[in-house]
Amino acid sequence: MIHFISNQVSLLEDSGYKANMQQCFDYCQNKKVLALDIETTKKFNKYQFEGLDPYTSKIVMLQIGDIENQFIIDTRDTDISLILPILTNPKIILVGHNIKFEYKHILHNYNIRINNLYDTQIVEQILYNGLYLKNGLKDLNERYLNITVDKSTRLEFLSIGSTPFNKKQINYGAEDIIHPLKIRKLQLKEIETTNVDNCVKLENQFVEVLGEIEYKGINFNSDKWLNTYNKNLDLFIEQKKVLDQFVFTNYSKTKFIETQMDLFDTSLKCNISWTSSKQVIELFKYLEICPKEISKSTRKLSYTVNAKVVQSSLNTINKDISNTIKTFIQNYLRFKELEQCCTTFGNKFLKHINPISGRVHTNYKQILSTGRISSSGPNLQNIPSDIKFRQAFDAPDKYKIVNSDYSGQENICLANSSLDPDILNFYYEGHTDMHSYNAQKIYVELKDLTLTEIKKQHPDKRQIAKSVSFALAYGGNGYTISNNLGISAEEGERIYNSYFEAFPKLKEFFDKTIKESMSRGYIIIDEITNRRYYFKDWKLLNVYKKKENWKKYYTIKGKYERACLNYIIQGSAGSITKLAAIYFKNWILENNLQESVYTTNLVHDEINVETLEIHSKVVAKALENAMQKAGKVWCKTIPLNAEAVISEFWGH
DNA sequence: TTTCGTGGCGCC
DNA sequence: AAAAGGCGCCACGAAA
Repeated sequence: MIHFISNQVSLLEDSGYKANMQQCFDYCQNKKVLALDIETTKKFNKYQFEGLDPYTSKIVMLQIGDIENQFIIDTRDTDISLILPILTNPKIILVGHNIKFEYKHILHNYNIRINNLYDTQIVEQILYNGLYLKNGLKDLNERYLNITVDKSTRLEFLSIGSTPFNKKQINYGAEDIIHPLKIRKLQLKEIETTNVDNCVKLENQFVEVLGEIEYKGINFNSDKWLNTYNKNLDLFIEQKKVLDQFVFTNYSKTKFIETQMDLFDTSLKCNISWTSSKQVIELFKYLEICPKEISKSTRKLSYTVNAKVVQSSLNTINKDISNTIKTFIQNYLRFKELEQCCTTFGNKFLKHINPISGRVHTNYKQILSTGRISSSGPNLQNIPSDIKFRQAFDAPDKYKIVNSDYSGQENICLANSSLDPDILNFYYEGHTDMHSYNAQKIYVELKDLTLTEIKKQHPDKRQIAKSVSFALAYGGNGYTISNNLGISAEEGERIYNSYFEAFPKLKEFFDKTIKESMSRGYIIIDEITNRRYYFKDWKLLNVYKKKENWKKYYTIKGKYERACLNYIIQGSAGSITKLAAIYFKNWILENNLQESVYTTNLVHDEINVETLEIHSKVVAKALENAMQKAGKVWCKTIPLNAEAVISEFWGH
């Protein structure tokens, strides 16, 4: 039954029952599970963010209730403070679809933090990870409840202003309470049968963490950022001139130069757009220097201007090319570097500064296929690690940045899950240089050297070991090694074999993981959360096998086998960081520091925090504790450590 | 004019 | 028979 709470009187008779906040409170206060939803509208009509961003939007409707009774509150004319204790009551589960949205808006408007959340969208992503099913509320309504809902009503709220709600809008509001609750009941059964209860708990708690980070945002110093940009831009423009000049001087009679036929100007101009890889390839072909690479999408060998490939071709194949061309290639590589500094990390980045908060608010995607998170609008997980960019994320007045990352997170995870004695031994002996250790295993001649000696005397072999262990952890083989390092297939194979001869239990663990996952049809990413990744085309594998379509069969099989290894490594690491962020958030709340300590960014194995300077030492300690405590849940043999650094800006 | 796929590259 | 994992954003250029 719908209960409409508003000062509007005309709609009361036919759209539900008149109710007031006291009745809403009385009904909701003793419930164990309630659903919560809000509708928002533009607040200012002049900012790009308006409608969804909490700072530039306002809540027009708040819906709360259960399957039997739904209270639809017109927040434009009704004070909801009476029910705020219900929203923060830790004994009441609040259900919503993408409830991070409600978290942010309610924090902004009522300065309270909803908790004990259950997000039907997040749970759906856990239950069907890898199957790429759509997970909007509309899609779940169809899948679980077999009903079609017209979601166009939602858009009406964005520009509703002060117009009274109509019957359709009120019904829509009520449905968004009823449906998630019904879906949850069905999801709970699936959670039980697939044994992912821990994963669901972790992710539902993590919703609050992301809501908090996204809402608070990160401090951003646009002066510092623009200073870097302007320097880069000057260099970029200069570099373009250098490239033009090269063509102009050496290839004036080619198609790369055209005559400019202005009224007053008949000069010659280089017509290559240097930012176009296609056009640069044309020039490279003409110069007979264009390297090739197997395209990731078409899997065919094609021309490329990929910096690494161009660089290595410069070093190896074309020993006979002239110095002029070599210099040109160096200049081109420098140009590309500067290009990205001026585009992706250039002045346009400032559009992400929120007009109200003055800070940068990213959006996280909470569950990727591995269990990691991603960041967008802007992506705060791929800011160049160079200090000249990261210094722009600095501490506000009276604040400090506390930055902590796990040391060797993925390696430690792998050590703990494989329990390979030689890897364990590395840690037991207190070593830290895994690459030198691996080099020793690969090259018999390094047997009697210490790790320090290897690092100093054989940096080349250490570098190879680094690239080898990286490749193998992601499912590469001898072929991969030979391909990457430009060495013979035999040598690649030899390195592959000696690596796994050195770590036989690791090989056993890899083989077992692949075998079990491939026979089940899904990966169990870790034993703590039991997070699953389903192979979407698993059944197709048998079809291709029967048809003897070996190309497709091995392509898919290989992809899945590599995922088996990579996902368990990335995924358990991802979950650890999530739990650490939850612990740290809880610490902030327990100490009532939410107004002076903010988590500002998560970058896979790293947690960034802004804190009032007076708290910085205790915050650094608490952050380390949270991260180490989370590490212990997964890493029971070799501990996973984190070290916090206090500084003026990100990256000290 | 907008949309979309691709190549390329930043991060872990 | 393929051949290192996970992301998001930029510019380009073809298609719509």
